[in-house]
Amino acid sequence: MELALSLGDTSKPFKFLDQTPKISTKDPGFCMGLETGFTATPRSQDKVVDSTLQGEAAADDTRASSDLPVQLNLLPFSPVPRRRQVPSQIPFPWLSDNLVSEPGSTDGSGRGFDVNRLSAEEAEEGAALSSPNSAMSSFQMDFGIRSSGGGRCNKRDMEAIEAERASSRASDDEENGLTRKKLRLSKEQSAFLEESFKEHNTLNPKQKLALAKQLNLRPRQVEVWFQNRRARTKLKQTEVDCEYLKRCCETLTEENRRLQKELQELRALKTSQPFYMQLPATTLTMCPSCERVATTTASATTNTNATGNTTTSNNKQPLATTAAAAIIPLTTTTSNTNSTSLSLANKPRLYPFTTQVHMPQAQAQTHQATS
DNA sequence: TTAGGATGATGGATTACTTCA
DNA sequence: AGTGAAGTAATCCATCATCCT
Repeated sequence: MELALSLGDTSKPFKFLDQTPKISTKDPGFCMGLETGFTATPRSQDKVVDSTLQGEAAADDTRASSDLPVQLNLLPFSPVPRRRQVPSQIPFPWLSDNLVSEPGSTDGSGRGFDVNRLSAEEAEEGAALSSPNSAMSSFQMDFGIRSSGGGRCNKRDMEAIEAERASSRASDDEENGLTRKKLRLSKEQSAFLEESFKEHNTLNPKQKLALAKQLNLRPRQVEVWFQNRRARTKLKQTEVDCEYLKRCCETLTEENRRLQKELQELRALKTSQPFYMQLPATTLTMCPSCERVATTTASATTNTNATGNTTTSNNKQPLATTAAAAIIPLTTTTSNTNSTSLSLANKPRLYPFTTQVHMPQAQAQTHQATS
């Protein structure tokens, strides 16, 4: 049987796939023997074995060997990046490795195994149902029933499959008494996945397959890893955003408090100095070009120079400044003391510059005295 | 021994697309 | 040819389960 597997034709191939040597799993720490004729020599290629998964992996191994006669139809991969992935058209790099390019192994049994690869249930590439305990039934169903159908499964078939899988899964659980074993990715695998996540936080099927092959993982595992990674990245970003908004809220609250206090002072000032009421009406307006608030009176126009001092056409007057970083509503007039529209407490708007409120000299002096 | 965080895995919901009547 | 229903696959999301410190 001749297999052609092209994994490099991704829309945006991973650069590091070429740069990074294939994850070597010859680390003896990961290799274990099996009871039935296992040759402790690691295979020439990669076989990651998580020692915690020995039992399950052994089951997978026998499973794979018993499933060898299954004929796979390795057709060219669909160029469609998503949807309509017919299971029988998907290449299975781990199977091709196991079944073809395994010069050291004469048969399917008694060899080193990869818990992540030999479970062929994931061969349908993302079709879920990846419970470790259901691998065998899934394999049989996927390649027996589905491929023999040669087309779409009708609803009744699918229901039958699901029922079969469910019962098989349950019976597996009962027979084996196994709880779900959890794979822990090695540091190398995690780092590799992280690298790829930096490049693409989503994967197209080819990239997924390439990564899976590179890492000796099932495509489904790569897919799940990316899903979890996306979810947890999003969660972290949400936390950061939340923290930022909280700080903004605190800042605004503080600003609001300060402006309220300042407003009270101004009001107190007005009531304690009734003569002020006789001054010409002073209107706070905003210069549209420099966005500064300035006062205008009937008699004089005030300007603010670079040093913050106010000049008028008549004389130089001290400037009463507020440290407020808020824009005072443009329609506010200080002469309208009773119905002032200084409603800064409601929605202060923060701006990156300091607004300067121009006051008449007398009021400015009083303000300086009080502050 | 236990608690809690990290993380792999699962199942349901949603969405986009294809096929078919 | 146009259209709606049904099927399929990818993804998101919430949650669970296991492992490890």
